Amino acid sequence: MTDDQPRSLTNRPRLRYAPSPTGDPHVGNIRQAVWSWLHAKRYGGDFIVRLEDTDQARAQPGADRRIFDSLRWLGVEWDEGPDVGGPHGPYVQSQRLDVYHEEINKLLVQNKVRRCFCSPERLDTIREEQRQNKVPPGIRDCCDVDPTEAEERAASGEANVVRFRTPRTGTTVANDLLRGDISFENHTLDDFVLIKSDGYPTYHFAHVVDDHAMEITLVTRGEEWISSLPRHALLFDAFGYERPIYAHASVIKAPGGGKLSKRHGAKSVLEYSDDGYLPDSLLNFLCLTGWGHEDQTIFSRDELLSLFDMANITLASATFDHDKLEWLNGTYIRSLDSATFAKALKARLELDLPPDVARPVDESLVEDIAPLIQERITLMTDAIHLVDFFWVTDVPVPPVEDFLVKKWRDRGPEAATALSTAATKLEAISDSEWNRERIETVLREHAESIGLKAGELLSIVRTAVTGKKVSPPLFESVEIIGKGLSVERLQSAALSLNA
RNA sequence: GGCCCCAUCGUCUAAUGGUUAGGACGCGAGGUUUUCAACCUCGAAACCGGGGUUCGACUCCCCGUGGGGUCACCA
Repeated sequence: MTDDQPRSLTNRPRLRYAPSPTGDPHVGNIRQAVWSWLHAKRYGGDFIVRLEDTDQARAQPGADRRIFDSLRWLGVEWDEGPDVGGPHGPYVQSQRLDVYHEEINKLLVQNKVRRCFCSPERLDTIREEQRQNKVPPGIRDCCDVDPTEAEERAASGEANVVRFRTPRTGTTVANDLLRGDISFENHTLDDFVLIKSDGYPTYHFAHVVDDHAMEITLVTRGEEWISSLPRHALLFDAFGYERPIYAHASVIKAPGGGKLSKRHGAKSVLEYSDDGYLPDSLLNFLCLTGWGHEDQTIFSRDELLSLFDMANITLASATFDHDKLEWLNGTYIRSLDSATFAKALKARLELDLPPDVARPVDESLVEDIAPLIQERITLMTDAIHLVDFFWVTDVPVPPVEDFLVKKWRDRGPEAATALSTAATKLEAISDSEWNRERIETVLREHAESIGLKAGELLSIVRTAVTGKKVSPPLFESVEIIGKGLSVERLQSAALSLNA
């Protein structure tokens, strides 16, 4: 019975995703959530979402909603969180202020922390002096007010922060699941702030209090947190709480180098959705960058759920390989069953088609078109450029220089004749015979009869009917458009080439 | 700059002392073909450098070098 055994890395671990509601989650950030969720689920544990909104200034209204939407779009579900509740709530830090104050008092009475009344100006002065004296920066002995007096001053309303009394000597060793022990000289650390002057906790304090309260067993976060690892270790120790296991993943780099950011084209999860990516392909890609399993590249959701192991995370920071993401998305689109793809295509086209096209879009028409383009698009947003001519009534005849290329250059009249004859021959097909095979036969025979290679004739027919040099398969397209419209377009193209 | 982390094809990665260093993206060539794709075949492409340890190092250790992170009353 695994449930009788204590929680561990691989037995019912509890992991959390603790985003700060300051905006839409970006890919590097959400990868952390995905990995935590995957690991928790693989080993029968819990995945918790907690909102870290302790910075009033940066909090953005509505951001929580966007965070939930991002996770749900990716198919990530949580067991406990702000919206679903749970036994360790509330899961929003701004609603846990009483908890932090209760906890900080424990340390206050033990004199493990101290109130600091220094003004920002005074702290700036200290830092300036440190800079000039080439002393390692950091607020340490800024002030040392007698505890009793400090409480009186605080009670009377004097602004203050609570700082940790960091040891001046010795070494703090903290373990990282992926990197082993990491040690830090205590004298390089500072008396970091635990409670800000507005009464809110800092990340450092809230992390320790909450992750202990919520029984988190494995903390995964970005590499940028390694430098504050010793502070967290020291804090857990000060409380006498057991430290969770930590796994710091490397940062995702931008193609040019440096941390991936908006400037480098990093997008939020929801933007990937808008831009035509499938959730499963993004999920697959996110796991592929910074993690690997043998020779495998494509991982279904279920495979990830059974294969993903936190311990196999790559240490070197990975570059965001956008080309590979696109390729991956293309393979996911191709692997969709036809009904699912048609449904996705319909939804996308209703977004992308010109406003004068009536909604909802004809479902059976989309179902006819879908198989023609499923293996031709990489992003769902590519579809519109390939299929708009099925809906747009007046397909423009391209300028001659685009229309008459290669063999047809400067041979407008010949092309016009070939097209109008094609129109006549297509028109002769009876309605009951109007199908792909018949259309192909007619056009091929027409090409042969006027001494053209099939491709030569088809290239101008394609342009005339679809308005494009590149289009979905021609015969099917002509069939779907219908006889009347096809003939009409051929004739109007012939007309314009004769002019 | 101090502290900390990291290092296999251009990119994502596999290989955990013994392999012709494997796969994928991208790239190149060919095939297929009504355009474009898709698909198939083939090809070029890597162990950062120097010392050790070892019978034997991509794998372990040290030193360089390079890249990254962090130095807030932000997370």
